[in-house]
Amino acid sequence: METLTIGELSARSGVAPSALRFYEREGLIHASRTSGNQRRYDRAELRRVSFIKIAQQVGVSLDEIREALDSLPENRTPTRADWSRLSARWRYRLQERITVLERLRDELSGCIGCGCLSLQRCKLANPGDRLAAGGTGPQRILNPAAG
Amino acid sequence: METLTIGELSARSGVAPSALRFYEREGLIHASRTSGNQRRYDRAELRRVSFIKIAQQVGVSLDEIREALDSLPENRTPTRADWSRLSARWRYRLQERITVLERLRDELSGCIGCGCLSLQRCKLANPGDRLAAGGTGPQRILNPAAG
DNA sequence: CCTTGAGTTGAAGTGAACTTCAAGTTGCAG
DNA sequence: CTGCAACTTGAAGTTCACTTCAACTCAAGG
Repeated sequence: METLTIGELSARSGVAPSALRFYEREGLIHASRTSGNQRRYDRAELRRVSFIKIAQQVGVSLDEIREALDSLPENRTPTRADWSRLSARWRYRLQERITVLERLRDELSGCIGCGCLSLQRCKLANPGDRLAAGGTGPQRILNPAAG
Repeated sequence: METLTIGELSARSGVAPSALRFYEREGLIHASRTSGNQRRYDRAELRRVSFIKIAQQVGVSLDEIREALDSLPENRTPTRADWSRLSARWRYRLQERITVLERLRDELSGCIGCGCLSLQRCKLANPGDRLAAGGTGPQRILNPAAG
């Protein structure tokens, strides 16, 4: 049991076989073939699939995920250091996303809790109204850059 | 300027006019009409649109958002209390989502930082391996119920 | 009045992320 | 060696959340 069949990888990763084939077509994961043309996955592919699932949770597109995975070495199985490097980048994005949601939650307790929900007046529009320049919508909440 | 045109609502909410029409078709927002059949939005609709944007950030489908909005009174403009009640429910969902992402971030520092990334062994698979019963994938991370 | 930008419609198109289907092949347990 | 679950393929279908289009009407400033 050095390698996994598509069914096994599916069972262990929780990703449907059809999705795994799709990921392969899209260049996100790789498989070797048996003499009879069936896919066999190196155990290392499990990590790639895990990474894909995690990145999706953060709200990243498959295109971006592929880009990230492409930065892993092609000619050898990625090492701890490889994954570490990759995950550091994503930890940052994750934190960014968490910050947005926390801000959302806090405003939901305050601004929206008070009933205004416009998110433009109230606490959000601070005295100088600096955010108004940013244009439309609940800037500070939905756009991390407008902090 | 008691009411807003679709262009004005779009500018203030940051949602494209086509999206606003789409939301109306889907029953998420409402508009009255001028004698010439143009939409005019009550200012209160701005709150609905804000709510929609926020809920989408949390990863909620328009179907679910409609359900939530349907719980608002139909015959009168929602009060502070109405929005407060609604937002309390969503604050909870938001918190749930934040917790998932925080767990993800922490494991990304530990488990993935060490290079294993399988999320099944390592810290995640605790001694008793209680999670194994849950089946596939990084259960404790991706599924809030498996806490 | 006239122009022009903003608005109207239904239908069709888009892109992301898959799933389903049909028709056939492979791998392994008995 | 047989039977059957698991695998293969490309093409087409699905869902979500919109956007685009074409052909048209409306609203308001000069």
